[in-house]
Amino acid sequence: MPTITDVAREAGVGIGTVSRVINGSPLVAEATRERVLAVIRRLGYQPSPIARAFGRRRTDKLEVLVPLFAQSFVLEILQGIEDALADTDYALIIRTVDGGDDRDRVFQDCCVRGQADGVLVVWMAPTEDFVGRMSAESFPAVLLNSEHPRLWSVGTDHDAAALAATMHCVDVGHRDIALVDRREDPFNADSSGICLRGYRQALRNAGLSSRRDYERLADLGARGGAAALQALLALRDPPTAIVAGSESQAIGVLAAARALGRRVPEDLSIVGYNDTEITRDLGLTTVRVPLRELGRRAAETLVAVLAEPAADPVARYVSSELVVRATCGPPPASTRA
Amino acid sequence: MPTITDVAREAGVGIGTVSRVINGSPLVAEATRERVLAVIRRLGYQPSPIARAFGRRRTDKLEVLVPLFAQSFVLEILQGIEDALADTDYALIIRTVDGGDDRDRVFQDCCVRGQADGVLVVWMAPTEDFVGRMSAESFPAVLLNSEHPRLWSVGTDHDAAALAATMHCVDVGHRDIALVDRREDPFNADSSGICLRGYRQALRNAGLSSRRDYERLADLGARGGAAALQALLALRDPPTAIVAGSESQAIGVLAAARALGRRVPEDLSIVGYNDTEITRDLGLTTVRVPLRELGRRAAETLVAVLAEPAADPVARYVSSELVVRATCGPPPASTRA
DNA sequence: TTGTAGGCGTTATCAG
DNA sequence: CTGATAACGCCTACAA
Repeated sequence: MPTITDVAREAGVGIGTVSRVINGSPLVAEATRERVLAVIRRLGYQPSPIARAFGRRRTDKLEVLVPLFAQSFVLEILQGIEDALADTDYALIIRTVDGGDDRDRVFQDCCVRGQADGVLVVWMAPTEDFVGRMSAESFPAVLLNSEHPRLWSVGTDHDAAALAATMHCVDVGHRDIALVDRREDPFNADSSGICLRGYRQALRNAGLSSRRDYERLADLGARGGAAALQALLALRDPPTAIVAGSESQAIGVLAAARALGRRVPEDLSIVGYNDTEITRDLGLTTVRVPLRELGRRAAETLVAVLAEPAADPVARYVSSELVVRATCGPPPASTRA
Repeated sequence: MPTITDVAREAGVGIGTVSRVINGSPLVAEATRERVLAVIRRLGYQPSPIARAFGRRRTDKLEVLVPLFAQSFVLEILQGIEDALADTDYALIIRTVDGGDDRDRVFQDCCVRGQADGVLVVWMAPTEDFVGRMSAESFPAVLLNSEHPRLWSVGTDHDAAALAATMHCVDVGHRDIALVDRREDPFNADSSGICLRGYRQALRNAGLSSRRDYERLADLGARGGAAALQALLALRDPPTAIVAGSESQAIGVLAAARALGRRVPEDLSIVGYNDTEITRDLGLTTVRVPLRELGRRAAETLVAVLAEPAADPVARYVSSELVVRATCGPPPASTRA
């Protein structure tokens, strides 16, 4: 492996000049630059990223913390992140988080001594300790789909999305609308649901009263959705429409409904949250959270903070849209007002 | 940020000693070690990973190249990789590949000048150029689910899996079995299918003749599967069972079958390839490729190569198993032998 | 416009 | 066992 010294010697210049050429400095005579570039090509020289990181005290790497429960979202978010990073030369160091203990460990270990220049936390509430460290060192950190007053964040407006989903049910005629919600912080069993506020607001807007037994907080995954639906249908006056707080739960609700002999949407309407290839193929009416856009915006934000570390953290939102497909229709005649 | 020098000064020792303590060298007196450790704790000292990488010419990082088309597999494979790496202190640098051009770019840019200590290529055929570079520098590289004579690899035995899937159809009574296959190299339209050999072998074993019009090479994704099924059902003598070469294609086949009014498995049987939460929820009879295990084995292999760079590359295989669920049953009576 | 020297934080190699 | 000291490859003054 040739080093900068080899290039300098070969080109008959000092290493400073080679360095300037590499880094596109204007302070090099055109003739010199070309001579150096020729040598670089001839020797197949490539600057060592590590030496470079060492010298200028930055790594051109960003850490990304992703929880594995967000399986179906992650890749699309990553695509967005890479979109935003395409013109930069940041690379990604990924740390996956595989459950509660792992989470603490990862939040503790990450971003140590200039491993990376910034960090992006995907879909997880950060630990307080982490927030402390980041803001103490004023280390650039952006949260994606979670929020903290001392850190930058890019999120979806869950309230607006849940409101839209619920209002859609109202609009097609439902009055008995239940919620199968996802926890805000999947690692914290005490956290409340993500859609609850928007759901309740929609009911209020429609002049409907909300019922506690229609508000289910279920585990992520199809299992959670299926179980919640069973409980709901076992009620004396079961709902005619379900708003799900996640894609996987919606899939579970849908599968369970069919397994129980309910036709969708004739007997039961379902609105999901989040849209993927699967939900599309299933014809699910759902809230489309623009995951790729979310990733892109978050990465852009991080890059901006990296470039201009001054300002105070800001929380930004990208808005979702309702994708109307085939799983939400008018309620059965017998239950209509 | 305290450096090793601060610690040395504070502890009244030389930096060499501190270095030895950090790296667990036995060549330190117990008393000295404890004094140094105390100072390290007091100062909250953490060695700089970059300086360290620079000094010892290794980074403790592994590059992982993942194609985005493998969306549903990736996270599970990553879990396996992290399983294997849990006791080591390797971190992962992820590079996602978003299509053909991107692929060449990534294979070209990756593993430059000791960015990482090794590389893991997930589910992609490497470029020849890449193979050349890796073996020229004898840089540790492991392919996961692809193969090359000059590199280490861990794969699934597609032949055996496809054979098992097809034999299962035979076993329950089918004679007209079609294949909706996935390309071997998704970036190369000319590559052949992944299941073709096993499929044909199974037919041979069963004394059935194979028909070209039953062998469809379809694009990945539900769309591809659906289109292929339509073509197959349009044949004069359509098959009674479908072996799909991927999970997403199987889902598409299933959805299309139902959309066309075929009951599954009464009218049409389907065996998928690969198993996820979704296929489980859909009750799909499928080949279970142990993705997590695959990731684990690949990472273990890489770590082993890293530790012992001597040996010649070897191709290893992990075997799949058939998960019998609800989409493959006996053929309709009219078609039975 | 260019070359030179110093520094970045470790590890590794020596004498002691 | 321990402490100096020389790399490691690049960047960034600073001087020319």
